[in-house]
Amino acid sequence: MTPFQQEVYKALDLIPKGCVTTYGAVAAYLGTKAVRAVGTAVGKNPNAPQVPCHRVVPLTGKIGNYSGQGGVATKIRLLEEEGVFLKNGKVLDFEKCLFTFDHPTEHV
DNA sequence: AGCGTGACGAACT
DNA sequence: TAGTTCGCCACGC
Repeated sequence: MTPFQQEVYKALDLIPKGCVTTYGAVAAYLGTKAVRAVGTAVGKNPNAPQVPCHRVVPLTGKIGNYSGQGGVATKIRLLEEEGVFLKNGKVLDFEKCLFTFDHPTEHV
């Protein structure tokens, strides 16, 4: 477990239920430009319900990937349970459910 | 210290 | 429009 991963998991924990975020948003939140690093950190181990990693999707609005049980299918299932439905492998109203870590003090 | 890999992203052809 | 390539940062070897 690396500090970087802890930051990532903590960020995912900020995602409100019924919403989704993107790897890029998490990367920006952590202050990094490498979404790869975020994706790597998330895909490393926290596939467990320990972290709402299923609320994280690529900027394309697609489901992306999931290392948990059932893979992407389970990821979709979890999102539907929260109210985030999928269509053709993509999120419905993706930008509306999108959570971009709207900091209360982003530029003060 | 360097190389390869990875739950992505953007640009190019 | 779809497929492919490079880049990006962190981690393991």
